[in-house]
Amino acid sequence: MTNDSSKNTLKAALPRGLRDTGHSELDLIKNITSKIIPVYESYGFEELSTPSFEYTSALGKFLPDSDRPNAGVFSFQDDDEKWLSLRYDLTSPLARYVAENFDKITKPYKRYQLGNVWRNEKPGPGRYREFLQLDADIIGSNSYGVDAELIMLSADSMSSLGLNDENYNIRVSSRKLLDAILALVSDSEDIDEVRRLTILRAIDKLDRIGIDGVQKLLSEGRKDESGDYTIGAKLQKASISKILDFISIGSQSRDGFISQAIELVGENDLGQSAIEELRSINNILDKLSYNKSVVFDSSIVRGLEYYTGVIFEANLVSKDNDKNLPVIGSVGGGGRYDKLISRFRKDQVGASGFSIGVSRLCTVMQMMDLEILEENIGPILILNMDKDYEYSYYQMAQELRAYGIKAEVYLGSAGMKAQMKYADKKGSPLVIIEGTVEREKGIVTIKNLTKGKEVSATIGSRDSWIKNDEIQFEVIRSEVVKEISQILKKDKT
RNA sequence: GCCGCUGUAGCUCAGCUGGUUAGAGCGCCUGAUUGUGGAUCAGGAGGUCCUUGGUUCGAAUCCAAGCAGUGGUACCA
Repeated sequence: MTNDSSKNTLKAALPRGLRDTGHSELDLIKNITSKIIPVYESYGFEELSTPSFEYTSALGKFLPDSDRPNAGVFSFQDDDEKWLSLRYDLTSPLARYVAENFDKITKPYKRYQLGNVWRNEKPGPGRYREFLQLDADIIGSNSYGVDAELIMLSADSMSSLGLNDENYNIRVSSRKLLDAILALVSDSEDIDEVRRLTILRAIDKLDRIGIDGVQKLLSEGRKDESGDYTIGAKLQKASISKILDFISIGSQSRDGFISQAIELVGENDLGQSAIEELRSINNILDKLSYNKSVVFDSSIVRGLEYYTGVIFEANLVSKDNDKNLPVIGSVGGGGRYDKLISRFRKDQVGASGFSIGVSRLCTVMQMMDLEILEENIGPILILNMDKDYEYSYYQMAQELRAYGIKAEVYLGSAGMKAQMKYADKKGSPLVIIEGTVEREKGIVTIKNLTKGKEVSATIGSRDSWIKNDEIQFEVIRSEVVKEISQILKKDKT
């Protein structure tokens, strides 16, 4: 019979691309957001929360059709047959919210939002179908100051995590500038929307496939390592070299970028206005001493469609990479999206925003092995030695907690050895022992597990651990809290 | 979505061209040490060999499909 019942057991499993998050990553997330959010608030951003799903039509132009009802988004039908979708970013719900409450909102509206988003795409390492984003957006202003502010905000956010110029950079470009270059190209040939996207995608891939690869994608096409062939934009030679000239400005000092871009853009109006914006932003950044951390970079493209002006990306870079190229990748990005709210309203509303991929940022910071985020210390464990005096253990725990020190009493009556193992696994720094021996003397024994671990490699016999009075010592019962808080303070430094 | 690779103990993996009771390291449990975690020593538990079907006297091994992970590519509002 036991065999039969095991057959009927449900297999415990999570769907593809989803995962559970354990306490150590949750601690890290808490740690990171508790540093970035105050930065947002210091700039005057207010928090907003919106539901996890909405009408599909409100989220974007992707209405599920019968062939592919879930392409990219998770969708389902309500009982009135209307399509609903889980949000795939925090920007579209914001656009809906602003449009719906337009007259109540004080503009420019500065909002931040922390929340999960869902994407129905192929998952990969560090790419999940559910992940946490932290967004800051400013709605209702066309001023370049908005973009400058968001760039500074993103730089300040990275700094708040203890990262410096060598660990991160913000790379800035302009969609308008890209369009100006394309406009110059289209003087000699027809650039329709399909071709435009092909060109933008090609530029976006510079990091991965290099300038040769981009060139191939701008001309006939490119065969990749897997044998797949991607059809190119089939541009004329002169057009290709114009675009390649722009790309090869590359990532560099903001002044250098501007002076080179001016030459390429010439008299083009769109280009002139793009340069004017970048110049104004540069001015502010200069005056406020944002130097090495913010660069202008002609290969930044960011997603597609939706952006209309300044665009930027935050990257963490590896220390041993002197070229300052991002080897680890983008942890956030943003830009101006002036047309998004016009889906809901006739008039155009200026908007610009910045989004941090929190889960991504966590993994990347862990990969970089930055000793910026302090490790979480476990609770102090009070051993459960004597049932008759259990209350005394709870008293000690209460005293410690009142001092803001994490403490727990061992639950149950396992042997001392098992209790010590429990303390070890929970990451307890200290253990408090109050058995009959101690109680009769009015003392407790404190064992320092952290110290013990340090010297464990060099110590042979068991007796010498216990006799080492740095590892284990006695304290008068009434001095426990004072003593422990001192040890914790000392161990921290 | 397309192409490739991988899937064996809790973890990392070994298992030659099909052939007896499927192995190692780490971890886990027990004891040496009934009031002491981490070192050392001795012992022990633990496996639908991803799933389903096929080929075969015989499959962890070969074949097919599915699932999951991974690399590349496409897409990413």
